[in-house]
Amino acid sequence: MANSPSGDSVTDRIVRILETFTPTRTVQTASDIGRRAGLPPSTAHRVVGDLVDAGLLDRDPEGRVRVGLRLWELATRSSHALRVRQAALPAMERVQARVREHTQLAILEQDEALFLERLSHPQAGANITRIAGRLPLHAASSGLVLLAFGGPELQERILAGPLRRVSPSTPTDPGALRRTLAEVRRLGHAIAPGYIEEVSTGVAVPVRDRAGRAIAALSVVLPREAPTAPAVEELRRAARDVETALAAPA
Amino acid sequence: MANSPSGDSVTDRIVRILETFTPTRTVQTASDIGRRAGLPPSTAHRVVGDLVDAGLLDRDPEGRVRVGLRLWELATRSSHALRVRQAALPAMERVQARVREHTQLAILEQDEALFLERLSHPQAGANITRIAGRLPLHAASSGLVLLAFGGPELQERILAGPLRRVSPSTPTDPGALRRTLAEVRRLGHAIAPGYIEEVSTGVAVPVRDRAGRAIAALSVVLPREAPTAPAVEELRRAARDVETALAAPA
DNA sequence: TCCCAGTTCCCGTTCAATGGGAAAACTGCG
DNA sequence: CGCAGTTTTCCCATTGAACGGGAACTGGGA
Repeated sequence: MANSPSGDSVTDRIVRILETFTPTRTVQTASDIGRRAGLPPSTAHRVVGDLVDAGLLDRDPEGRVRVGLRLWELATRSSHALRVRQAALPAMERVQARVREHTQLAILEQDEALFLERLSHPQAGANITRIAGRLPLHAASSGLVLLAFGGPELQERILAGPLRRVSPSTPTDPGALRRTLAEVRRLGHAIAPGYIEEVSTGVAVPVRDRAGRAIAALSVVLPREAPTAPAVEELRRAARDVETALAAPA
Repeated sequence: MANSPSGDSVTDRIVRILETFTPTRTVQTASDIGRRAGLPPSTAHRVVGDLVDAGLLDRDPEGRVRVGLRLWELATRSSHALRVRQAALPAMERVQARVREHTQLAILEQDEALFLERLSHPQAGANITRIAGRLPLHAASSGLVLLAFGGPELQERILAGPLRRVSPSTPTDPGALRRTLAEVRRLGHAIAPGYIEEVSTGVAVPVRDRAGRAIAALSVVLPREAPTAPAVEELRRAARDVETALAAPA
């Protein structure tokens, strides 16, 4: 727009500003935001002010800025994420109650696993997965099933790399990953020992559409050496329930 | 901006476009959006295209436009709504398991009750509350506790009206509402028979901060003539748990 | 008190955004 | 299949919302 050497659009700037908020940086000043979004101070203050006026950001009298509830509301009330999550929640609760571990729901978004829900279990171990957080497909059990039961173009794209290392157990060799995906397809589930945390094993099953493609992944996080078969069975049953719920008319 | 008789800002237009998506209108064409947002067809198509490019909207090859998952992700990952909901979910699950009814979590937003979570119960009755949906404060049990345990300026603002009627049972007389609020404060909970559905009673308790102000409301939806005391007790316990969880360092 | 960083506000400048309109594409109906 | 109406894409002259430097103000820390 006018008088800017950068040629950015307003829309792109808004997105850049929103991207400066993260799960661990939920409060910022306008100056912080401007620095992180690469905006001149005057512009940062002005645009943040506009977003506050529009309800997308929220600012308190001390100048602390947060993502606005109005944005959450608009983003959530009609979103596919809410629909999938609501379809899955009862089944996930049953899995969590029986397996007594963290239970997660992820979908494919921009070639990554995006987590829509995570039911914590108080006695279960730590896990870095967050709601509205992402992981590379190759680096987590959820991602493996989304990938293995995704389209061939997706698989080729991911296998073309780079396969970033998230932990010492992350598969980074395309050949090895290709074999892992074949095994996931054969078994109908993924086991990922130590992929995220050394002390844990991720177990995931796909939630599939009529064509057999994965539309979501259900997973639990077990202790590293725990038996996986009971969890797989619970997850399978849950995935069937979610598939049924998602196939029902709205 | 340039050449527009309307004088709208880009930000306001983006918000207007997002507002055209509702829980019952999750899919639209660009032309639909433009009509509803009051934009000329060319502009509608262009702005929707920009938002799709930015990930805020999502468009399929058939031109069906939805709210984008990227928007959901950015709005959710650092939002206060997620934080409150995550603090409350375990307690809500316990309420739901024991009371065996729909269980809800709401907060105050722009002088209305905004619902952050709603755990459905399969055998429970219908209820119109939606996640990321709103209700007037005076017209629901959740709203009553948010109002009764809110600030005096809030109460005066709401009591100044208009008190819109949502159902035949909605209190629309300021005097009566004032007395109801005093009763809610005295009791420490709200009972709202028939406020939303003739066949149901809403029961809500406040989740309070150190100063005693309501920061959220926990509620259940009971059959109209069901006893309320057991639910109140469960909700109270749950509210204490949520207060503890919210007071803990992140 | 001084210094520094953040914030607010002003204002000349300007280009991203605008929307009318034409053409192409699509859809639904007879 | 043809037709009418609608949607979508694309072009382009126009322009005012958006820009950001800079001055003044504010608040916090040493």
